Amino acid sequence: MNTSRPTPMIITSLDVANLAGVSRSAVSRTFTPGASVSKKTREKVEKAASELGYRVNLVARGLNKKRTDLVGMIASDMSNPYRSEQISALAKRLVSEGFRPMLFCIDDGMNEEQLLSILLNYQVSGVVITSDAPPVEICEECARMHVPLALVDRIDDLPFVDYINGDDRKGGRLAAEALIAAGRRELLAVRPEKTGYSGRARIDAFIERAAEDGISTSILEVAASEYEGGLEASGDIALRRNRNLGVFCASDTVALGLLDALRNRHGVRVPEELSLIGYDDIPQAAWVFADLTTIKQSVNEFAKVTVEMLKARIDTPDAAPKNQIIDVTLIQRGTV
Amino acid sequence: MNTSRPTPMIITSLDVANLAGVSRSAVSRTFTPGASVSKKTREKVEKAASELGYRVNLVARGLNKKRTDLVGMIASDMSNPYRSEQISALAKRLVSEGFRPMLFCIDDGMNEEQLLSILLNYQVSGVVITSDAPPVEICEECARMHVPLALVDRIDDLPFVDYINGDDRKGGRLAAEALIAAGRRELLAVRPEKTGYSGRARIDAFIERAAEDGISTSILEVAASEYEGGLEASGDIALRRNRNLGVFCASDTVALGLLDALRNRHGVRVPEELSLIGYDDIPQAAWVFADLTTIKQSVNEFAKVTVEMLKARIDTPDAAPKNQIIDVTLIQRGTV
DNA sequence: GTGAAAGCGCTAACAC
DNA sequence: GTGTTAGCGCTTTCAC
Repeated sequence: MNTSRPTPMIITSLDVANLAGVSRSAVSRTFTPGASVSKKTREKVEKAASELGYRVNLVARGLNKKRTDLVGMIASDMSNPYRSEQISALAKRLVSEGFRPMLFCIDDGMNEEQLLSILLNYQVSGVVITSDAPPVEICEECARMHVPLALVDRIDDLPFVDYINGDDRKGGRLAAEALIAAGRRELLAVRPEKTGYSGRARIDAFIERAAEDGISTSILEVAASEYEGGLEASGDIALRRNRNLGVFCASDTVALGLLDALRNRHGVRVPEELSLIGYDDIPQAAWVFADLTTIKQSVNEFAKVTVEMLKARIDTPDAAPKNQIIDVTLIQRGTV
Repeated sequence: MNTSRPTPMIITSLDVANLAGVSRSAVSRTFTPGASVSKKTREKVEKAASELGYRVNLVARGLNKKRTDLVGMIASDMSNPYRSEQISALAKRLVSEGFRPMLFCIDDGMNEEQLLSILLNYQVSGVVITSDAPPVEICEECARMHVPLALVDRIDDLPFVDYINGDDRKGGRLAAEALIAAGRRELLAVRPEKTGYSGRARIDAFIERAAEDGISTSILEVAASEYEGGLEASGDIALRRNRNLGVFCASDTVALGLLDALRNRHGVRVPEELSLIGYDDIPQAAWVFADLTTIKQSVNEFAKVTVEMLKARIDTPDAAPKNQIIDVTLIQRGTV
């Protein structure tokens, strides 16, 4: 095996121009999507370029255009399967639309200020935040610097910021309807303390819909989040097993924790003794042990719409903020 | 709400220099970690910079240095919780060490050539691949372009490429030992068709260790991967419920599919009728319904070592390729 | 349609 | 320690 390392010469547009017998501008034009070059020149340039193994230097281009194709993705909580699928879908979509996602996972100990500088210093084309609690300073700074910003799963009303949300209202109502249709007459929503905007909106809609049928709903607040939150709720709920209860968790991870503990710790039979419905339709909801009825949001739809909005805002930065809603559907399984 | 958008003037180092009454170099030096500036100058510059709201333009810096702090992360399969945690840990570590991860999720339909150009065109400082099947062309091209490359969970022997692996051999042996210690005398490994390098290494070691005790091991090959692969294996394995079987899955997702189907479809009692051990210690392995005994690899340790190797290679690009091994431990739960 | 020239904002010699 | 000068590789007027 040859272990010597010749320094690789950097091939610039000038090299290509010389070989092709044209100017640097001609080379630049051939590699700029909408530019006007004669077919003949283009061919000469492309031939020379591939001969030399030329690649456009995107950093130089970025410096010149004062904008790169980089898009900052600020995410939290990749341990929630729904979130990680969302990130993955978004990243794929961004790449396929010509952007490059820079990933920042918000850590509890993470310095937001620092994160912000990083983003802005890279002349990103835009920023997408899929974090339950996006630091407001970041949003404001993006607005100030004219960096297009899209917020997923969150509502505020900052100017020049776009929002993409699942139809939380419909989702919450669907959940209530499913439970009522199953004959449940006492409804309960489990809500972890740290529940974000979306979760609250879902639960509010859930309560609203139940009230329309004259059914009252109580909220069980738990300290822990996600699966552990469900575990925590299970004791209280097991006590009410004979009360014709319909339970709603605004996240599948919570629902799964609850369901798991209910069945395997407290011996509660679901759906015989009570009904349970979750939200997100994560893969685990379809697992045999769970077979959880839930509300599905399409991560691909989310990704598609998010990138569309980003592009739109890049084209017309001063457009009014948009607020897109993604449809949700009921996935009927065995727990309701 | 004010909706007018004054174009934000770009503040350059020259502006700062003028205000501070120094040269651009002085400004540059103040913002370059290891540079030599007098305390007095530094203070003047910092004052002027913060007054103006100056930020170093990393794109310009990148053009000049012929290197950005961008690091390409090529990932596949974020649907596996272990992978997504790995990505998240790596991203956090990269950021905290001064790098910016660009995320590329490999899709089945993804154009590798395109991906590669993207990476190289951005003058990345390095590339980390955590994909079971990293496209060889990408590795080769990185080597050719002198871009530091770290491969996680994979072994090859490309020059100038670093490898980071869990101790698959130890893991496989630990699994066998646990099963044998539980009194199992017939061992079986479930192996999805698409099993990557690590999975194979684990199973090989598992077989090797069993053989040392004179115990023979069979392999059950399944077509599906992950959870579905486990589901698929469950029928065959349920048939052998009374054979004192010890089963090993080289991934928790597979083990969980198997366990779930065994208990909830075939009524097999685990660990009474057979023992089962998984690999990775994903969060779901600790869920009540599963309580899966498994082999743990620390994603944080992985991330730490990976970034260290990357930095080392950036400093000394021509060093011999390294191969780091991350320790693994047995997590004893209820299925063995 | 094409080329020449002038930067984008920064860092890296090199003198002082 | 500091300023001057000369680029990094590209795009983009602006003439032609």
